[in-house]
Amino acid sequence: MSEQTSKHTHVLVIEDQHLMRLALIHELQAALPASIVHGAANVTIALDLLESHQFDLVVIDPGMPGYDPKSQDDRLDVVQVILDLSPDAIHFVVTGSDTDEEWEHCQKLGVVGYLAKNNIRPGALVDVLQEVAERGYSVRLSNETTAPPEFYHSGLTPREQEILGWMRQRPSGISRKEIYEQLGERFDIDAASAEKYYKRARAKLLKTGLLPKGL
Amino acid sequence: MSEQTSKHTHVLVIEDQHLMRLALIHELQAALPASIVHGAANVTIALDLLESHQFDLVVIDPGMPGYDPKSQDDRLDVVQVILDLSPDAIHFVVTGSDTDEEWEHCQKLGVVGYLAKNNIRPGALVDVLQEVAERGYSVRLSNETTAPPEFYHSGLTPREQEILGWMRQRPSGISRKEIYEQLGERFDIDAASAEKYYKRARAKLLKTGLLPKGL
DNA sequence: CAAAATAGGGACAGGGTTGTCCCTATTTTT
DNA sequence: AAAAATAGGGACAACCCTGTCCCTATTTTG
Repeated sequence: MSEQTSKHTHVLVIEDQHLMRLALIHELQAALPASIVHGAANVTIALDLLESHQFDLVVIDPGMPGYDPKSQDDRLDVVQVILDLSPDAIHFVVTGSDTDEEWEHCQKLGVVGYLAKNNIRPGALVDVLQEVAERGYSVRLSNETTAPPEFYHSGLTPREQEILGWMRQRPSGISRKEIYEQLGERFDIDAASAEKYYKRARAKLLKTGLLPKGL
Repeated sequence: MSEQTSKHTHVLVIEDQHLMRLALIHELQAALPASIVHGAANVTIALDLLESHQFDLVVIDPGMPGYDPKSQDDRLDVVQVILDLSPDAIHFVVTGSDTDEEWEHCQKLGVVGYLAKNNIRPGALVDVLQEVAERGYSVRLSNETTAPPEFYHSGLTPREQEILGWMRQRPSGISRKEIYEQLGERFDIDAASAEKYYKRARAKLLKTGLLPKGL
């Protein structure tokens, strides 16, 4: 009962896929700077945590083992149980197989965020949280995006990787310089620094022998 | 055709869930130190990449949009098409809804790794790769593990987070000192350093007001 | 009680990443 | 031909994380 530290947001992520759970936790920590995030790999653990802690935000993947993932009733049961145990928190549902109907059902139960796993990109949770704050809910149904191919080289630093990713999406007709400026704004650094990172990344790729066409 | 750099392992990850794809890419880069990893968010991109590049390892999630994830035929079709385009690579299938039958079908097609998403933990791919190298295949079907609850605080460094995670699983009857020694071996650092990290993590948690019980 | 374990610190070097600033050729655009 | 963009570098400080070593109280265990 003494688990309330006003400074921090207390978050619980219930998701059985380990890598996905860690990724969600990571995203949430980035979106909520002063946060304490708990992870639960199954419903049993989740229930334990819900009984001993007070949470501000609970993220649920209803497709957990022990419940038939194809059974609509089972899925909603999980959500219902968790909502009952954390009436003061706001709740997001994250799922690999989203449907419009399920969102409507969840909404009736009190869920304010419904997110298809293939529509959660890095950084997207900031927008979702803001949308919830402004409109009261946020829905992101499955969406086949035309994302460009990605390229990761073990020798690049995260910054280089990131800058390179953006540069590779440069539309024709836009100069690199303009991209540098956009990146500068976006990451709050000098355009010259962005340029530097891009050049260093390029140099590394050249040295190892391969660079994606059109860089 | 000139895409062969003998030093690097060329990997392709085909997965529509962005966070999962990134996580898999991250895992693969950690497991294969000198690697170049490409990511494809849908089959179209994957086919493009397969035509223009030569890969050593291809990781496929057959549950992609555009194909009915519940249709066994559709799922296997995706796998089949990709195998045809990369006959020299080894292939892993990663899925959120694994079945024994599907593994058998995949195996007949030439797949050597079949992994349920909820059975891939951080670092697990090293073992999978080794098992494939030794036995020719590796299967990890869905498995409800009794993982302990996780705890993440934004103020902790990765090392502190990691050490704390291990310490929290300390069985009763084992002294902290013994854990420090185990951690020292596992991470190839001094037991004293592990102790230091734990203590610092503990101090940080105390300062912010909360620490999980039993730490 | 004596010994071991634990809590709670400080100092310090090394390494990598980040970010800024500056430089010169070469190529492309206007 | 002049101007802008681009390639390809170097130097440098600031910062954080890592890892090692050392220190003193307090608590727990044998």
